[in-house]
Amino acid sequence: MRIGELAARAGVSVRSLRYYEQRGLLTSVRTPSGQRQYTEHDVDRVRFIQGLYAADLSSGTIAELMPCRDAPSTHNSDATLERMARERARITAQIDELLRARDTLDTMVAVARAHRETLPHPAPAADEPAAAPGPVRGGAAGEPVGRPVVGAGLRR
Amino acid sequence: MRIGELAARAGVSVRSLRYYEQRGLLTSVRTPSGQRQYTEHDVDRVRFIQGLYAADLSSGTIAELMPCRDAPSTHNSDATLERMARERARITAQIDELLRARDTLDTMVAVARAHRETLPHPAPAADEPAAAPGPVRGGAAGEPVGRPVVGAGLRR
DNA sequence: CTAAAACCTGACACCGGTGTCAGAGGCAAG
DNA sequence: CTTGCCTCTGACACCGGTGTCAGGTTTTAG
Repeated sequence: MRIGELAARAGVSVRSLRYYEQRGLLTSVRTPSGQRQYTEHDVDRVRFIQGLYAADLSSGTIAELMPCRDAPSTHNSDATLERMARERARITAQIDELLRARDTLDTMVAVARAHRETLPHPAPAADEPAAAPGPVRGGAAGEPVGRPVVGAGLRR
Repeated sequence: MRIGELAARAGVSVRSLRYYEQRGLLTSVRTPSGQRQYTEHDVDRVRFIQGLYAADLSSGTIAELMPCRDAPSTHNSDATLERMARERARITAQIDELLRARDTLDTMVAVARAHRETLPHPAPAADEPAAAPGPVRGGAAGEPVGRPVVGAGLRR
């Protein structure tokens, strides 16, 4: 398939695919006229790349890890294993930070809600039908925030 | 205290503090000569800001949330509450992506380890004293990766 | 008083992944 | 052949938080 189709299949932009190739994350066979030709296999590969990008791995790091994915038997140097371990630690630390930030937000929401109950009519906000002031209701948008206040921890 | 001390106390650079002020996240009282003057309170405030930065909230979003932290009783508009809910959802989604990426890394590590056992001497790597090939050894760096293979889930 | 250290403002650079534009060439359908 | 879409390369812009430098003022220690 050509680059446009791969982009659509993998859910990325054409620009990104060319960039991945330039960075050595992705290779392509060229037709005589110079157009890139991809296989089904490359769809998975691009998704794999995206998954690591989502975890903030740099293109360089991903490039180092790719051969280990493609041919585990020939590429698993100590350096690469150690890089994986380091990235893993970084990811875990980041998860912790995200959990803390989420708890912070939850606390702020809970406080704001409490104030709404205390002062029922500071700004009625012509928006939703005012959500029964009695029992605390679910979130206004997205996940049900509930009333986690502080100990939300590893929930979900 | 002056800006240098605040920076040291909060663990950020002086440059960042000036930037926060420029973005409206932080205010300062100025001495007659123009030097910024901070209070103990500001240490917590900067740490709060850092916590949200760590979760990839933009300075604009943080700026919108700050008054809600400082004076919950007067600032808790529907728009702000909704923004909090949206950020919360984003954070949760990001946590999921990190967890997936971490599992991916774990799987790769496990596969690489398996290959090491299968082929004990493919490339002795003149690096470390070859780490007893028998029982699987702990991680070379960082968290003990163990052998999670696939179902690592919410372990931490 | 003097010298060092800290502070001030303003400006420019960087990073990395992506968007976007320009100009040229390829390819399939009418 | 022509038309329209896709692709090619190369280049520049952007974003946001931070580093860093320059040139000048303030504070503090000796």
